[in-house]
Amino acid sequence: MNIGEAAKKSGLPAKTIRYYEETGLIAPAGRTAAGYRSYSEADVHTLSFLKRARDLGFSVKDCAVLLSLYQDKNRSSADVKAVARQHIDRIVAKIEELEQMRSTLETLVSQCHGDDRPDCPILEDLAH
Amino acid sequence: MNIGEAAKKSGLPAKTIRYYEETGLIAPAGRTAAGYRSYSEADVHTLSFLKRARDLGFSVKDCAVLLSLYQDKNRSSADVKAVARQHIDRIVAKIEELEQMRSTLETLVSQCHGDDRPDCPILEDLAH
DNA sequence: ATAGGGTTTCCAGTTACTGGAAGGTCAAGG
DNA sequence: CCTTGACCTTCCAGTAACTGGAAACCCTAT
Repeated sequence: MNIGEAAKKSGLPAKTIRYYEETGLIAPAGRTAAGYRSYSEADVHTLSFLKRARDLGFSVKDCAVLLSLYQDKNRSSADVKAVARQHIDRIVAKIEELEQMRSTLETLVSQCHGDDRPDCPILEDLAH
Repeated sequence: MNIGEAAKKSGLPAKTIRYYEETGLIAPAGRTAAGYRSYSEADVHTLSFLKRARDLGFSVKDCAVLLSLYQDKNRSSADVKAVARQHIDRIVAKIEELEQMRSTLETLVSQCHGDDRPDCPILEDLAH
């Protein structure tokens, strides 16, 4: 099948599939006589795997690792788990950072009357 | 004062200050005879404002808006509040997205025995 | 033959810096 | 006066992961 169909089936934009190929995340696709990329169901499966992993927030580098573990029948599940754990840790840290921002911002916003007068606790906070 | 001292006082790296100047977020600094950038206390105040706004997660574009509101004595606090509210909304959306990922990942990780055997619910999830 | 859609490559833009190289400047010490 | 080390300058490249768009080729149906 052509890249458009592979894109539809995997959920990844065609542009992204080409990008993944160019950067070496996936092997170069086969080509038709006319030079069109050609994908098998197995290829689509791999692309869907990547789509799912990306949706879970794994970096492309993590995806490469996960993909190679997936394809390695002698893998240790501990290796997979370690990648996931680290990823969770990063997510949790990010959430905490965002919660902190949100909390501060909510306080400031609640203190700002938000009318046509210029005095504003938000700006006052930023200024000190 | 030179850029190094302005950097120390504002908390922004010198590289970042130059970058802000180059991209027009701040006005070009004055120069000494030798071509060194020269900063006043007022400049440092502006830089600190930006540092604080960035630490609260505002985009550089938002910072430009906030800065111009800050410098506009005829501003309406409603305008400031609107920028902050939108920013909070984006943060909240991001937190929800991350919480969703975290939740899914925690479930998968808890199901993975994490030893030297290859079977792994994490990979199985990604594969479907 | 032509119209439309799909495909190709390549280049540029996004966000907000950060690292590093090559070279000029300044103040202190000898 | 000279050197040394810390600053400063500009400029170029790289980061993460795409996304948009241009110019041109291909395929199918009417």
